[in-house]
Amino acid sequence: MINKNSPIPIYYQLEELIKDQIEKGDLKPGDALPPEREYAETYQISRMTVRQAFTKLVNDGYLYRLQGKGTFVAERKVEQGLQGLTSFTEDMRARGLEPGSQLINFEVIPAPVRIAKSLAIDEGSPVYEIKRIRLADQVPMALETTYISVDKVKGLTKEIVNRSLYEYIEGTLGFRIDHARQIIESSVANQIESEFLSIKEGAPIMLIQRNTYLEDETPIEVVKSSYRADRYKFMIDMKR
Amino acid sequence: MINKNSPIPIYYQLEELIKDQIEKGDLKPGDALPPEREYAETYQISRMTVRQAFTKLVNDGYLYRLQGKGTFVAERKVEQGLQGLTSFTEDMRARGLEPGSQLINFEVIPAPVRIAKSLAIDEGSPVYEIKRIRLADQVPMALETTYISVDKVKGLTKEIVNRSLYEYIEGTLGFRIDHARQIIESSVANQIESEFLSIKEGAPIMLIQRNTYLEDETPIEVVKSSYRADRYKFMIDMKR
DNA sequence: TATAAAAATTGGTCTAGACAACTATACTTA
DNA sequence: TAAGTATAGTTGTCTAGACCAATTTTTATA
Repeated sequence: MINKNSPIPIYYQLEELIKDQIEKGDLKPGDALPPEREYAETYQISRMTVRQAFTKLVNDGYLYRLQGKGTFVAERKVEQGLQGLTSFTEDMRARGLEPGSQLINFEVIPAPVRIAKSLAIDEGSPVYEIKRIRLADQVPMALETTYISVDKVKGLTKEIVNRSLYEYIEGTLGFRIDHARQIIESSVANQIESEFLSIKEGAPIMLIQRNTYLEDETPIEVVKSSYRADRYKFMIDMKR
Repeated sequence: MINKNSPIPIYYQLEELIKDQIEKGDLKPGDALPPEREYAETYQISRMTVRQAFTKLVNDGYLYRLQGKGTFVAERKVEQGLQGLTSFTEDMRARGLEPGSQLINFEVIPAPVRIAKSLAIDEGSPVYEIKRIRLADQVPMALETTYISVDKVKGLTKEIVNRSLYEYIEGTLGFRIDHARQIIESSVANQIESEFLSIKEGAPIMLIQRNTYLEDETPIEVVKSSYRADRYKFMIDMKR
């Protein structure tokens, strides 16, 4: 249950415990949780610690609180949406599709001005340019180009890209990706896009540019994607 | 500064104070804030109260913390993005455009099945259908259709819609809008859209469907919008 | 029985500490 | 000089309460 001697913070243990209960169905949407004081009593911890766990779960959309009434389980979160910041692979899996990838270009180029600005490096500094066709159930879903500063992320290879870029950046290099900005716009396929995505020229596509940052706002990656509009919708949950 | 006798919570006062300093430029991105203990000392409040304010600001993307180092001001937030859930009016103003609106239809209809499902009401129950052309600097920006349950939101009139729908729902009726789900997709303009938006048939448009909910997950509104792709981009910041 | 008042219950705010974990700096030592 | 070591400063976690605000339940009263 809760181990007070564990190096894992108590509030975090409680968070996971409640999330588990929600996912297993022990707690259903609309259910009232036991009151904060009862958790404190049950686990012999301070009510403030219980509140720390609850507050996080409220922020993440798992629970909501009503003063004087109680704390309740929120409705099922979107299949994929909300916190977002998933990789293409995670995104497709969440949609029940089998993700695939086809590398069509991997090289180091001098950073074009726009990319340099986004990555907060000097124009002309070396950047990896990684072009991939992203597949879902073997069918082209998006054409994706990733730019990463060579100085910040060293030792990138085709093999790493084909395995998992994020795992390398977060796991091997130890960067902690914290947040991202996405810009979404509608357009129609040009000749190149139509070819790679197997759609007609002029067919609608969704352009998504994603800039990814570490906790201290260091830009780590810029990704420009063209999604087939007939196969892809972007879903997002927002708190007021 | 901070008034301990005010009914306004101290942590909230401190939040606003720091946000002001950031907006006025007294605190610039990258700057370290005074340590938590110093705030506690300065204002003669508990450090936990300071932390409550800081934590909110970190969640909202204004600050970030580095253990052992300090708390810092994050980079400027997107001009409009992030928490989103702004009205069209707010959205346009944030983009430096003058919002306008042209009501083209206001009636009560029996809810179509899709809308009924989204609003969690029975098919055929009465709903307001409000069609508007949304203008930015006098030029059409989007074609927007709003559906609201007559049973939930009573007494809606053309005049209210023309003034401010949100103000009526939140202010007059006392509902507290809490969160929303948006689904974004790309398409091309059909005949109706091209006419109302003054674009060619086949020109790219961005479709946004927004479902709005109260804290207890009651659906309150469904809005379907068609934005001119040449004038509108959707921007969103996400935390991991 | 119906209504009003009181009590209990629940989340919201706040205190005044304690110690842990992490970082940077100054200092000591090999 | 270089490497290790103490120290101070910072955020992170946690306690054991207190009182407030909103809601629900119980009790008293007409």
